[in-house]
Amino acid sequence: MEDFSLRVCAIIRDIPQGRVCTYGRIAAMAGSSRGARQVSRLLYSSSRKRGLPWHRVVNAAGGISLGGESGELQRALLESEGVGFSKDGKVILSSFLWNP
DNA sequence: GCCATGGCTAGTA
DNA sequence: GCCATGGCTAGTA
Repeated sequence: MEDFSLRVCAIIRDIPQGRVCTYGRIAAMAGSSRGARQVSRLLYSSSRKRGLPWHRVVNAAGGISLGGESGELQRALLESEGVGFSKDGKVILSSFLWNP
């Protein structure tokens, strides 16, 4: 696994309970400001085997990008940690975005 | 080639 | 809706 991916994994592990981060911000923190899509790809391929808190990553608008049951699970997990959603189904980033 | 993005814009109402 | 983006690898047909 490459340095960029290792940094992305470490950053995702650091997201505390009850907070979320975005694909783009994680990519920027890992040193690739336009690498948001790689973050999504890494989550897709490695979140299970690496035990990452994948549910704490949302898109730039605070929305859940997964479809179907996975998306519903993600929202349920976040709500169980106390993350608040607005009426349009997006995480209230002004309150719950992780700012390290 | 793949992708769980992001940002901008055309085309409607 | 469209498409530039970029690190990684066949994952979740």
